[in-house]
Amino acid sequence: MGRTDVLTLAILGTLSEKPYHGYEIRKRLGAQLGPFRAVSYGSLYPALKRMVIDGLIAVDAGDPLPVPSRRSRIAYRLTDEGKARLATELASAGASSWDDDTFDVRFAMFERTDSDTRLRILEGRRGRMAERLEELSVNLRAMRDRHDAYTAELQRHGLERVEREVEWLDQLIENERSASRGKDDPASAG
Amino acid sequence: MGRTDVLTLAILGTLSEKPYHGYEIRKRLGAQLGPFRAVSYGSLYPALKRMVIDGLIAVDAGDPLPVPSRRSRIAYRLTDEGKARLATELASAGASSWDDDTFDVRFAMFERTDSDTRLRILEGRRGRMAERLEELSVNLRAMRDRHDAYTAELQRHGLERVEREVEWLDQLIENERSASRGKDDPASAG
DNA sequence: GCTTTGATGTATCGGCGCGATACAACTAGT
DNA sequence: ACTAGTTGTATCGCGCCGATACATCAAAGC
Repeated sequence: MGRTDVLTLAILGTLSEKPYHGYEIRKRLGAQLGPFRAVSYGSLYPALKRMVIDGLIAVDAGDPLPVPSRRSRIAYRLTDEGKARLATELASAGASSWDDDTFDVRFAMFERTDSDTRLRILEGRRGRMAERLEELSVNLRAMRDRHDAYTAELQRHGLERVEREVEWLDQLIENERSASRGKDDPASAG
Repeated sequence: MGRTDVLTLAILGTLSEKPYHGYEIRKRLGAQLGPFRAVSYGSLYPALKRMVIDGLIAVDAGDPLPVPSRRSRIAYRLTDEGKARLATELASAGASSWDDDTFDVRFAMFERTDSDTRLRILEGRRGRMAERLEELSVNLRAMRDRHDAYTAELQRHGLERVEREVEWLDQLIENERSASRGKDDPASAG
C-alpha cells in the first residue's frame, strides 16, 4: 500500500465534509492554507485519478444541480476505504507529520484530530525545528568568517525565522496542555 | 534561449569562483543557503549535464589532483558563455528575482551585484511580500467566522511571518540606501 | 441583440526536483 | 582484516508545477 502523500490527505480531508468537484476542492484548499499556496490543476486532477484507481474516492453520481445548469462537472465522494484511510491518518502522528508542508495540512485538520495526537504532532514538529536550529547554528559558527556580509545576514535571518517557529509551537503546546487539563477541571483557566 | 532556472544560477555562481566538481558544488551550496536546503543529486547531475549541452559550463581538463588519488571526479568550469550568462543574470532584477527560492540565491550573491540592482531586487521582493500580505488579510477577513480556531491560527501565523519578512526587507533597504549615501560621504555612518 | 470579458470547469504535456538507490574508491578506526 | 564513514558519480520513478487548450455560462457594455 502506497504511503499517503500530502495532496491525497488534503483531498481526503476536504471530501470528508461532503462531495466536491475539482475546481471547488482547489478553492477550498486555497482558502484554508492561504491563497497563494493553491494547489495547481496539474497536481490536482492526476491526484484525483490516482485516488479513484486506489479506491479512496469515487465519482458521485448524485451531484444534485439545483438549476438547469448542465455544465460538465464531476463530483467526488469518499469511499469507505477513503474514510478509513483518513481516520488512520488523523490518528497517526508519524515523523512525516512534521515535514514542512505536511504539517500545515495536518494542523488545518486539528479540529478533527484528538487531543493526544495533536500534542504529539506539535511536539514532533517542535523537535524537528529544534534540530534545524542546531544545524543552522553549527553551520553559522563553522562558516563565521568564511562568507560575506550578505550570506551571513541570510543565515542569521533564516535562523531567526526558525526560532520564531519554535516559540510559536511552544505557545501552541502550552495551550494544548492547559486545554487538556481544563477538560477535567474547567475552573483552572488562565 | 531557455530561461535561467534557480539551480542553474546557483551553479553558475559557485563555478564563477573556481572549477568544482558535483559533490563539492552541493556542499558549498548547502553551506551558503542553509544545510537543510541542500540540493539533491537527482537535480544536480542532470542540471550539470543540461548546462554542458547548453554550453554554459565545460568539463575542466586541468583538474589538478595533488595526490596519487585517482578516484573519479569531474570538475566543471564556466565557459565564456556561462560567464556572460551569469553577468547578465546578476545585472538583471526581473520579477523572477522575487520568487521565494530565487530570491535567496540572488541575495546570497549580493556581494557580486551592483548597488542599484540590489536595491531593485530588495524593493521588488518587498512589493511581492506586500501583495501577499494583502491577499492574506483579505482572505482572513472573508473567512473570519467560516473556519475553526486552528485554521484561523494557521492563517494568523502565516500572516505574521510575512509581516516579519517585510520588516526585514525594509531594514535591508534602508541599510542599502544609507550605504549608498555613505559612499559619497564616508563620515555619515550611523 | 451582439460582443466581450471573466468566472467556472476539466484535462494534458513537458520538464524539473526529489528521495531512493546503486555502485565504487578511499580513509580511519579497531 | 573487518567495519564504518566519507567522497564521488549516476539513474529511475514519480509527484508537482506552469502553461496551455478547450469548453460553458453569466453579466456588462454598446
